[in-house]
Amino acid sequence: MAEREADRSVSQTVRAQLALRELIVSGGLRSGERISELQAVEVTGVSRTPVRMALVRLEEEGLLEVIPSGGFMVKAFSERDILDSIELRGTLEGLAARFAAERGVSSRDLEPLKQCLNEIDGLVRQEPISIEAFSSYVALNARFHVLLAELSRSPPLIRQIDRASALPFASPSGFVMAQSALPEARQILLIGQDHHRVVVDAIENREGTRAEAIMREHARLAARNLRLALRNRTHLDLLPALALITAG
Amino acid sequence: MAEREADRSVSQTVRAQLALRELIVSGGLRSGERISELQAVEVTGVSRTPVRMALVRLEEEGLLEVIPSGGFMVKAFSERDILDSIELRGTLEGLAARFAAERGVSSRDLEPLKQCLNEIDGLVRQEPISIEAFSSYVALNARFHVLLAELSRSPPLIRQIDRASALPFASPSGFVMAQSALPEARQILLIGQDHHRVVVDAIENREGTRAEAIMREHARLAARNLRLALRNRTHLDLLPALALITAG
DNA sequence: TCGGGTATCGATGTATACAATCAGAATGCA
DNA sequence: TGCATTCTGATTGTATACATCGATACCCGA
Repeated sequence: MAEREADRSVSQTVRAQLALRELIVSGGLRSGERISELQAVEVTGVSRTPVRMALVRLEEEGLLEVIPSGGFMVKAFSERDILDSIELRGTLEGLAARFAAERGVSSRDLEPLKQCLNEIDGLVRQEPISIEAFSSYVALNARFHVLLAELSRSPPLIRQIDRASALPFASPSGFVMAQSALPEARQILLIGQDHHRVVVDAIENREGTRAEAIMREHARLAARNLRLALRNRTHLDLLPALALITAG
Repeated sequence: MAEREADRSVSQTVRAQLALRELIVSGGLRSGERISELQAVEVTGVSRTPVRMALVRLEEEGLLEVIPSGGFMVKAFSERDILDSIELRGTLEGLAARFAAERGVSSRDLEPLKQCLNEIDGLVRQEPISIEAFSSYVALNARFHVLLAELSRSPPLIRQIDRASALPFASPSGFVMAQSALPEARQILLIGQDHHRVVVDAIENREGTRAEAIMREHARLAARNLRLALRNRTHLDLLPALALITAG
């Protein structure tokens, strides 16, 4: 009840959407659990109308599901669903990389990506990676992927990638769990960095096919890692584990 | 004002969504034109709340765009946007075909697809294709693509394909225009049928890579045809032309 | 005791009233 | 005459009241 009066600049609807997404993604609600409007009103502190708008948006976003009889529930994902989502994202990013390479980008356009790579390099150099460094990595990695998508200069594709990434990039609290499930995180991060570097190189040299291939490979690796992590902890709640994708 | 009391079974929100989508897609509103809530209320006959819900859904669907200062406008698409969307859809469908092939589908699962092919064959056999036959073709073709997506058995992918197809398959009135822009429609339809047949064959024989490749090729052909059609009629309104994709 | 029907309660879907904000026009001043 | 400012009108954003629908629990009869 503290930050109730904060930030009049954003609409109530947006605030409600952010609050509810945070709640869902952080695991505050279980998969399949019903979320009542009244509950949402209490959580967000805004009235039913904007809450309703937020719920509709979250449904379209893929985090919620409509209950035929009325209302919304947190969408439940199977392990297969998540693995497919990773491959899906990889396929879309592959297309983005191809577009970027074939349409020709100036080296000035690639600068932000390279800078991103350098920053990640600095983090990954540490021997046992700290939780904080891993956290930074997740953010930087997400930025790299966003920048790559934008390099395609294709609004429809960017939009679609954004959609496909909604879940993977959502969880800020889940990654700790994912990391703890994966002691050899650093090794994986290093391989991921290699992929990133290859993509940038391929785009710079206008090799569309190679750029596409490496992004798909990148995703396949992430899927493999997630599969391994899940095998170790069979009852791991899947939603937080999604964050692992970001380490792929 | 006649069908105001019809069909109590579907919610006002859904009815409003359908009515507004029809309005947009049929070209009743120009690209970039603002759509006021009051206007939407008059068109749909329901009150502002469900209209608002419908507008939010249509925005998430990609047909509308939020105006920063408030309200919605019909999203404007460039020619490039549309061509990219076609390739995007082809890429996703390629993945779906690969999944279907690699996960192994029974020949019973392929039955509906084959039946769909046969029905299309019947239509395409006519020498000059009538408007009615072309109309049926568009519907059948859409069904084929939906069936193919479902064959992947991957809800996230199906959802994404559905999204990517929202525009292409939307326009029932635009295809006439598209067809008139393309006298050699029959030839294109025949090639498309060939592609369809090859995909089904590849899936049946578990050739994932081949299945994927042909769907991408299928989309590339559609893009090429659209590009040609647009070159002939430079001032063609783009939204109706989207329907041409269905003929690809 | 068990099954069916009904009644009550709660939640959602819808409508509308109110408030805040934005755009545009008109007016005043330089 | 041109520009800035203010005022007004309309439109959106929000809140809340009302209606409707579904679920659950209870009661009655067999």
